[in-house]
Amino acid sequence: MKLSTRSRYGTRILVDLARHNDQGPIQIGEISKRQDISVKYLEQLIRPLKQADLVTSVRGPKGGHLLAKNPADITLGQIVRLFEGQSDLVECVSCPEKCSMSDDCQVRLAWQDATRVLYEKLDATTIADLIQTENSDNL
Amino acid sequence: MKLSTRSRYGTRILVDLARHNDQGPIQIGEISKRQDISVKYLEQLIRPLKQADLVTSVRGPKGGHLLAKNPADITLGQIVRLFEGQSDLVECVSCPEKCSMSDDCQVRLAWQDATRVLYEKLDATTIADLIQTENSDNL
DNA sequence: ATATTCCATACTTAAATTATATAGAATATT
DNA sequence: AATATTCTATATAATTTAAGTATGGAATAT
Repeated sequence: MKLSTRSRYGTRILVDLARHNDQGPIQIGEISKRQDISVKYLEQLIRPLKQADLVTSVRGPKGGHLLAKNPADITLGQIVRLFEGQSDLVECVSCPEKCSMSDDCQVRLAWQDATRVLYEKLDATTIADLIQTENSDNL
Repeated sequence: MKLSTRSRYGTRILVDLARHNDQGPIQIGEISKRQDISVKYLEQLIRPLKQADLVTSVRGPKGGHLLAKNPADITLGQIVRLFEGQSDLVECVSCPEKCSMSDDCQVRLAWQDATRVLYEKLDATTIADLIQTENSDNL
């Protein structure tokens, strides 16, 4: 039960953008260097972030990427839901028809509760929380 | 971020044993039929349950498996920790040396918190909770 | 016009999960 | 003692998913 690296990298991208929020468009190349993620993989990860309206971009020379929202308005829950295809811990939670025993299954309800609790926590944590006490001077 | 089927099946095995707790040793073949899990896979899943002292077994004809504890003393947290190799949502939580940026990383602490909250919930749910309201007659 | 940058899709590789197969050890019953 | 039954252990195959790379394209500031 591991978080995908997409969710982790996605979060790091947003934290990186938040830290440099006042410096105009940030180029993927810069993020790549700072976060040690390949340019091509970054491009792939930024796309969903744009589609979810968490990031905007400017094309052409001097272009780059910017946060589309206040860091305090972006939660880990949003990010994780975006990158984990099906966000429930167990498939039968949202797709009971996938399991022949779902109808009267207490176990299923337990997984559902656990999923809920987890996302409540993630929803309560914002990007702003993550940049607050961190020293912003490592690049 | 899906729970492995091992954890799910492991839980179902224990629920099945708990339901038939008063019927002497339960054979793997019976569990297989009721839970629709192959005998061979079941054998593989029961081993760790035995090693963790959640299940005991009796060999030979008329042998089978029994819960080693009261259903109220077996939590989902125990089961999930047993079957998910590394139980943290993100590797760097327990192995900071795996990430060059761990030292001063707020994000890591956020994943740690989320992991904690999730397992607190799982630890608060027992097998007894799962068999209570479920009708026990769907053999 | 062109260099720079973001955009989109297809493909490859690697790893983990899931499941099966084979062989062996213990024991109740006869 | 023989044997059928059941659990035990390891190896291996198949499948799926995740992770990452490569190629080519579109937009735009200079």
